[in-house]
Amino acid sequence: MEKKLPTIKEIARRLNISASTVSRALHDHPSIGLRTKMAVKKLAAELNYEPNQTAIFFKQRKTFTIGLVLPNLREEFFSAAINGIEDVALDHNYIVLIGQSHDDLAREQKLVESMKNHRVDGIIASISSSTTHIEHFEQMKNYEIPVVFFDRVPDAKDIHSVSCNLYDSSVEAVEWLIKNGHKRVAFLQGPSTLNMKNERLDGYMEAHKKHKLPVDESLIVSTDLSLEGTQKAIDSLLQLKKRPTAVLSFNDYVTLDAIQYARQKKLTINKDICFVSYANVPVTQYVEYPPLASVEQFPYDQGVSATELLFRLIEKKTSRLEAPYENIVLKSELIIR
Amino acid sequence: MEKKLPTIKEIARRLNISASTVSRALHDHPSIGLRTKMAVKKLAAELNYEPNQTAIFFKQRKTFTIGLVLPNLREEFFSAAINGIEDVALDHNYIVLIGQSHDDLAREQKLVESMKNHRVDGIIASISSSTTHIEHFEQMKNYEIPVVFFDRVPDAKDIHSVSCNLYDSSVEAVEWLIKNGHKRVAFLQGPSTLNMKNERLDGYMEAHKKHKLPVDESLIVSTDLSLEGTQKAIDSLLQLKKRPTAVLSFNDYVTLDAIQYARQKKLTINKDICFVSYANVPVTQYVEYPPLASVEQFPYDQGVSATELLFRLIEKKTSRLEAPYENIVLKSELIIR
DNA sequence: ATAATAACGACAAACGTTTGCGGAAAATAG
DNA sequence: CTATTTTCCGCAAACGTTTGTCGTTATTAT
Repeated sequence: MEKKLPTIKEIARRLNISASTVSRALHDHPSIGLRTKMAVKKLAAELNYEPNQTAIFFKQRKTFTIGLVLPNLREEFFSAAINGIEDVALDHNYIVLIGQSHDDLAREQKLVESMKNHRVDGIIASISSSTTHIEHFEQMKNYEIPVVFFDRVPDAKDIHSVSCNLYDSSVEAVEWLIKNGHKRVAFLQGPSTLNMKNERLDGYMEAHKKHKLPVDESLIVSTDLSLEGTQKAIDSLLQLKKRPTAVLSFNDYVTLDAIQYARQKKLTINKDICFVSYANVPVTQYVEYPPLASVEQFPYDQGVSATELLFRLIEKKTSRLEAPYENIVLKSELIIR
Repeated sequence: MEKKLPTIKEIARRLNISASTVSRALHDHPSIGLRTKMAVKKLAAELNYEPNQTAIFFKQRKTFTIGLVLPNLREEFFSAAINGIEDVALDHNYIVLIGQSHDDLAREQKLVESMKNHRVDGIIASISSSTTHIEHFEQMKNYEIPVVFFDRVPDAKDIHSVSCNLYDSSVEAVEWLIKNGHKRVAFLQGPSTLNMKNERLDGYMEAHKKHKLPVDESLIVSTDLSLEGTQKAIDSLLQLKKRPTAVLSFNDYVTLDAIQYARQKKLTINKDICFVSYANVPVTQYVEYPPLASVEQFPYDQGVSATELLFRLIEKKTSRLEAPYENIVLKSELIIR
């Protein structure tokens, strides 16, 4: 249990050479002779020398750390995304700082601030549902910390992002419902902050247009993602004279709440009303009445893609190159049960 | 978009005072006059000065970072635990480095190594199911990095840990089954590495003893937590001449797989066979046949408790006090549906 | 043998901050 | 008006590493 960790200086002192020589020897610098190089490495091994990374971080202005800010880890979508992020990070010998905003803007700001203080080399973020502006992220430009948004991408220009094309699969989802005889398809959307670029709704509209079906505005409702919010939204649909026979719903979690509530209201799922959703999270395998179909958004791939983009940006930064804003769009896929 | 971030030196240069004065002024050191203190703070604010944390980390030998190593984030148990950990960490102005072992010892070792290199101030860990030794954690003593295990605690002395008392609730769970008329209760345990201190089994045994019921060894089976492993275990129970009417099962995830499999085998859940489990994860609310009862292990509280313990250890370390090994045991609670 | 070149390694500065110590000016006491 | 204390601030070292520059010695060419 040694108290003092060995340093380069210590090795230098013992070998009666200078610290710079030790440093270069350990890095196989060509201007160090074989003899001294061997001696240094031997002693370093004996002493169990390990470089003090904090000193290196400080000197190199790099921490080999990326920050990850996301709404929560509860949703399997995000925990799957982390897998992709962590795998790529580890390949680059990076490690991941994590922070959950819990859909609270103030907390998100605090997290970004904290990550900046820790001098992360880059940030990957999926914004909270209460994020009305992204100044706290834009600030990072002042510190040359690149930011890549994924999945929940703010509606702004001059950002890097990775997301899924939900438009095409939304069209596909609604068309599938129409083909299965549904004439009145409701649309349950998320909170307005997450709808700035509302691909889901656009796809929903497009499918109606394509099939020359009228869009009934009263069939379009929204939830703040809370249980109560979802129940209220479903309620308003059930109170309509002409009820919908199908619902395209923001995501699987919301849908599970919606289905549970519809059952409480004595509706028979998939007969009186059926649900199609987004995310395709694995837990739906175990539930009694899962959504009939769900749009797979490939969270792992999104995570991988976002992290690879981030590393390209970090690379560009160190080589002082201009990096154009990249907005990568992955495709999604309607999975029918 | 300033290229150079302002430093203490810069402030000192502009004010024609020394860097040490600036540093002390910013820290409200008593030996700095009010006039210069004001001047420094004013300029610091104007320049938008922010201390370079990496320099401070380096100097202070502290990074205000804790490392968290756990098997995965998919299980809601762990993601709930993180909430507790993150909340306490944020209160202390700490931030969390995360790493998933995916139940792989080599990856766990790599993560611990990486966190050591990043000079985390402490580590919280829940070991992987393939962790046969904890040398990589014990090594941390050489670096004076305290380690607190939680939930999945290795069977070793000289460690700090936070876990749940599963013994009492296991007794309670089996007694509850017995009172409900079950005479043959099977026990589905986890991989042997996680059973070193097998409170679940001990409780199972004790309940049988208490009620003078014989223990049938063939009713005790185990799974490696994989779907196949679980199915194999259930199979072996179903092939018995005298089948069990109830199963006490390692955790909810395993149980969901088990129930699904039993249904495939045309068993009627809660009639032919019923399940009692551990973890009480929220998703079970949505499933068709959830376990009849589940032992709540309060992951959030475990996370809070582990983190508080860790901070006490970090505190002790800086004040160079001896810290006795603490093994905190929280109570669990059998939740009956 | 002498001069030019190459090979090797030392010196010192730098990254930004904190902190022990000492010293000058100002304030107070006698 | 001198002696003592207090107030305020600068100096310099330190944390461990990397890196540009320069000087020495050994090697080669002439």
